[in-house]
Amino acid sequence: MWGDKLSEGIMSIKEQLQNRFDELTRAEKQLTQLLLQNYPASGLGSITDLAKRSRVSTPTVARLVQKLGYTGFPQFQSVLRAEVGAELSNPIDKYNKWAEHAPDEHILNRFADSVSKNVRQTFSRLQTEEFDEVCALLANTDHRLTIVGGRISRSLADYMFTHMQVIRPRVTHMTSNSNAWPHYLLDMNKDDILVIFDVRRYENDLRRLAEMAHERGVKIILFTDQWGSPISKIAAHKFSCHIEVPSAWDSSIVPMLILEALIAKCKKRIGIKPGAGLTHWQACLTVRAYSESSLRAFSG
Amino acid sequence: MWGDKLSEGIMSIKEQLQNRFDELTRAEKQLTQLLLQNYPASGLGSITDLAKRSRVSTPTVARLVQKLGYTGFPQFQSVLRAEVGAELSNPIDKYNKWAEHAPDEHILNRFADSVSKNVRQTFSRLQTEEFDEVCALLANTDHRLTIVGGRISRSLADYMFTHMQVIRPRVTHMTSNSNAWPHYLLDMNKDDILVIFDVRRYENDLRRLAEMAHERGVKIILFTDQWGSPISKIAAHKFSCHIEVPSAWDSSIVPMLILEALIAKCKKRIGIKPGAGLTHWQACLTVRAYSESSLRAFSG
DNA sequence: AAATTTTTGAAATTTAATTGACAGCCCGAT
DNA sequence: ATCGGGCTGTCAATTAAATTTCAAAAATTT
Repeated sequence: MWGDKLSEGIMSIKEQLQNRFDELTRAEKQLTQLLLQNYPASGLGSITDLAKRSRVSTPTVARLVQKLGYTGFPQFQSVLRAEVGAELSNPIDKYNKWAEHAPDEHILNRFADSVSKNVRQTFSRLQTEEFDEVCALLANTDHRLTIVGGRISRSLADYMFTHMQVIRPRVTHMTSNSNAWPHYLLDMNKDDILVIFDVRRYENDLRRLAEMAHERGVKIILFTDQWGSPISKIAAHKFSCHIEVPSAWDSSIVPMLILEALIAKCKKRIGIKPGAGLTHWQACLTVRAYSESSLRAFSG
Repeated sequence: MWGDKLSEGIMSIKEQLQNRFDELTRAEKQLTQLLLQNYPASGLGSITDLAKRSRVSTPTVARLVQKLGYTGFPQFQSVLRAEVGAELSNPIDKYNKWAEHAPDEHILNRFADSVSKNVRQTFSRLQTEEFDEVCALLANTDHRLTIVGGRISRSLADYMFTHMQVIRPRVTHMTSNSNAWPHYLLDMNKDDILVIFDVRRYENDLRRLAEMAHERGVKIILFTDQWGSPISKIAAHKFSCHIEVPSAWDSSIVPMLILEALIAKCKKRIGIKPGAGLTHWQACLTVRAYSESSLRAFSG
């Protein structure tokens, strides 16, 4: 638009904050976020209160508003009040959209809608007891833990592996190359846990893997879609996720959400367990330190 | 009636003023009229200012609000602010339990709440124009596309790779092992696109990679968190995702949501492009058919 | 019309908010 | 590893705001 600087005069404070967000410092961003979160009411109190709620110091608040071009907090506030007057007089219900500046039909809004719906539908049928049981299983380091996914869901398996590896020992990610699977299988028994990600289109290799593991007494935890992969029948525990989005394929958001919640709870369980010396993740961090910075040689 | 005092709690200040207008004194009526005239903005300034504008003294204002039952002007004002907040703020699923059978404090519900909040905050600041531009870039097969992630976000990079690979040619996933990066870099130029996933804690290797790529004129698309990785400065496009959840680390849900939407739109763009013979993904599917069923030999 | 009660605003007091100066801290660079 | 620059918070001084006090003015009653 013509005249970014000129139009600042007619730009709402909200827009100013959004546009200039990038050039703000950490504390200022923190503050800005709180301001935008419940705008404009959150900015109408005292500067002290605002600072306290956003966990920054009062001078930071004063400095921010000066950066925006106001002479001080009082002037900033009076502009805000003026906006309240203007805002309330034209009550558009723009708050039903996720992305305010986009039309309802924009794919971002449609996607967010679908995901929200998926989460609600999935969670309404989710048994928290089962969730807690699975959590207990995963946190029990007596069991070895193997993770495997399909073509698409491999990334989820990878994500789970990356996290579980840090919070507990004896975790394996079976690669998507099914040639190597028999090797792993031979070694599994009833003390093993196998986490499978299998959403449509269900893969035969995964089904066979599950069957064979089941015969060996391996406990199977399954992440699947609402229709249920054929593995459902033999899985010890199952999460059925709604995965439909306005797209040619399926969404991995809901499984990932459950996964993150699981990992979070597991970590909490294992974290408080009295350990001798280094916890597992501390050891991991130590190892990581050595593997950093290989680019330095190249760039220098 | 038993209602008067009790119902004052749920009555808006405006209603209170209107109902009790008759029992007020001259100066108080004068004040009240000014308040109602531009309600509630007119009540959000200082008591001095309010008094001055309605031509009464400050004690008169103080006395009026006490008459209404408030301990003083500040309390009165905070109630007024709360009204502004309620009026303007987003009513979407505020007190919406996600998992019906679980208590509010169950981690599943807390997680779903956080994620919902994250999505809303992220999307409210997301420029759809930028989203569309990025989409156009990704769908333009004249550019080569390279994807890279950090330790945790590697899975996201992998997810993106898996999908992009199907809908367009010339896609590469740079592994997390930064030793191999210089090799890729040497070959990049201004016709390249580099997608980087970098959330806290920002990794130095990634930053250096970005800087070096930038010097070569490579366009960088960055997925980062709300605070912004140092790469933000040199990125051609950036998605800032809110990633905080009740957990020791961060959520990948929002980046993945944006990612999925991007992929969906890209696919649509490329899908309708008139192609000669096989589209890219049809070719991919054909190749896959050969690689299936390696377990069959083992199980049979 | 005088006395009394009520209301009102000026001034003083108390309380809180705002700003400016300084020092520690974190981050990136050398 | 050390150094410098910018960011951030603590503290103190200043300023503004809110409340209380009190006396004058208005309204009401006798």
